[in-house]
Amino acid sequence: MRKTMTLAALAKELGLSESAVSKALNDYPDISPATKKLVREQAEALGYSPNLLARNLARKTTNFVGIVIRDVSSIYGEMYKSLTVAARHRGLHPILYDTGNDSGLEQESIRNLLDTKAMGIILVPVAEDPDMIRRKTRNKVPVVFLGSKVRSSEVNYVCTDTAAGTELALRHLTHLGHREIVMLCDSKTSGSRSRRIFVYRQIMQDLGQEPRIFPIPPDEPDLSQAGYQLTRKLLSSGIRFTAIYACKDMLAIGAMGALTEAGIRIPEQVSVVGYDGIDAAALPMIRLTTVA
Amino acid sequence: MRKTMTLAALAKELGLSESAVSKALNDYPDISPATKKLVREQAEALGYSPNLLARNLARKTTNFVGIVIRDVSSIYGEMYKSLTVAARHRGLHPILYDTGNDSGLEQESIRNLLDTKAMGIILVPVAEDPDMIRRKTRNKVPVVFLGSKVRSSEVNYVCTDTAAGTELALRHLTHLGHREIVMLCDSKTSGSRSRRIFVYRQIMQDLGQEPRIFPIPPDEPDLSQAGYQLTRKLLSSGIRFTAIYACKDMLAIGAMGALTEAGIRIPEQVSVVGYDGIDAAALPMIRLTTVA
DNA sequence: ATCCTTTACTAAAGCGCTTTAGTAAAGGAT
DNA sequence: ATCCTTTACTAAAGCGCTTTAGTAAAGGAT
Repeated sequence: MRKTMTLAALAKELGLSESAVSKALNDYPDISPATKKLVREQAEALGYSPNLLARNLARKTTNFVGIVIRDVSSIYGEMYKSLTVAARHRGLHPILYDTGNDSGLEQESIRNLLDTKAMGIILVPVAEDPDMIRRKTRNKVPVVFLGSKVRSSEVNYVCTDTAAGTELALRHLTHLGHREIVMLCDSKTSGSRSRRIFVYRQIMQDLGQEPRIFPIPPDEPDLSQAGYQLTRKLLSSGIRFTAIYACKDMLAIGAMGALTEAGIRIPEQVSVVGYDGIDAAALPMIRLTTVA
Repeated sequence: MRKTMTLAALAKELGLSESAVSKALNDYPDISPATKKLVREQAEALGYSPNLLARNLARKTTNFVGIVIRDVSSIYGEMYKSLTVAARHRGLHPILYDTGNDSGLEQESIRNLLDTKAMGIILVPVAEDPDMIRRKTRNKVPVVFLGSKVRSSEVNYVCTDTAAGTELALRHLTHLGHREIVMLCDSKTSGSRSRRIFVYRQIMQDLGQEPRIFPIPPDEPDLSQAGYQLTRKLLSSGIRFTAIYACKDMLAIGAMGALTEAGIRIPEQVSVVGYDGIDAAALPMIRLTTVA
């Protein structure tokens, strides 16, 4: 392992003071252009690059922004990619944490971001408990919740308008002439879930139809598997339906699998609409209609 | 924003020296158990947690390990998840970089890892150019290449045995009785690609069959789309085949899409085997046979 | 009673930067 | 010729920790 170059070594090499070199590299106005040029060339030549631990400690700020999500292989993994692009444009440096739906890991991730002096945190929480998070961060750093509406007024969040999205999905189906629409949704109650259910019930009522809501079993972590099982049960239950609205694309993909396996053609015999707009929904084998 | 607690403030609070507090928190043997207990309780109570920038600077090591991949929504995103688990078990702290297949970003990521004093880098390179990477890192940090065999002897790498994997996939097909097998592969030449082709040719020769190799168009970034288009062309070309070996699952999924669309049943009429074992391959709608 | 250990601390230096205050030399104004 | 600015630096302190060397007090050995 080679020794790394430091500011002090570079300064010595140049016969300048450390402060002059530091200022030159940071483009301070009280350094002559000639000196700046010299310093930069020498830095480049010797492969000097500032130690960010020291720089950030001295400056008392960093450009780190934490992105804490539950699973990189989900819609949030795709959002992470867009976020990094946006962050970079603002000179910020995103640090990703995948909590794998483990709230212990989530805690640890937040703690770590605080300790590395991140300037902000974007969080897709495992459990929707903004107060716990606030207690953890102790207001030392701004936090933005992603993906779910947060009740607490003290907290910022960004989420999709699930009511509007659900309406979009269902209207699409009714315009196609569907009336017997079943809904596949999450098991755990949340604001988003109840808004979806509300809209669904409303529309079913307008159609004069019985609402049919199927929540996934709470112990099934694999969403596509859950959608698959749920749809199989649905098929054997004898309930009549011509369309499925799934609250998540992965649920819809599972449903499609079960339907196809049962010899039911999509969309000729049964229509399926998902929600999220994940990459997998667009796959040639799938081509799911979804709300992105 | 609240002021953060420092070691100095905690020491003052306790009436101890900073060094004593530091040692207590780091479990040095020359601090009495009673003092350690006191310090820890007070730290907990005041919400003290060491500034990692300062700690790492003082210790001259970190526990960071960089993981630089090309796309989180790929097999490497899934590997990242396993890697984080393994890293955490060893007290290491993984930092992910998604380069989005941009070699400029790759450079920047490596530079950044060096500047934050990462202890090691695991890299899925955009371009297979180990020497450039070595020049960049200047031997200051160990690098392990992931996913491809690296020719340079100075470099460590971890990859799958593509020859064995290809043989596995093809033997599976021949055991099922297939003889007219086509191969879908990457466009850019690489060691892995030529090893696959070598094995495929060998086996085709043993079968007394003409090898049929279809590389994807080099300008198509979406693999599943590439597989889809390739298979459509294949179908309209009139070439007879009963099985497809795709070098990547995404390619295979695209192929399945084209076959299904053409009314060809899988696996009754045509078999498809992929390679990678990505999550999407196991989806209910897909259920692709693959080499994981 | 004296000397040597051991115990449990503290003091001080250092990690590699940044930033504020200070300053010699040069340049302008009168 | 003198005084005031401006220019282009340097010195020194500080960011929040860790670690090495030093030390007073207590405990043991003889």
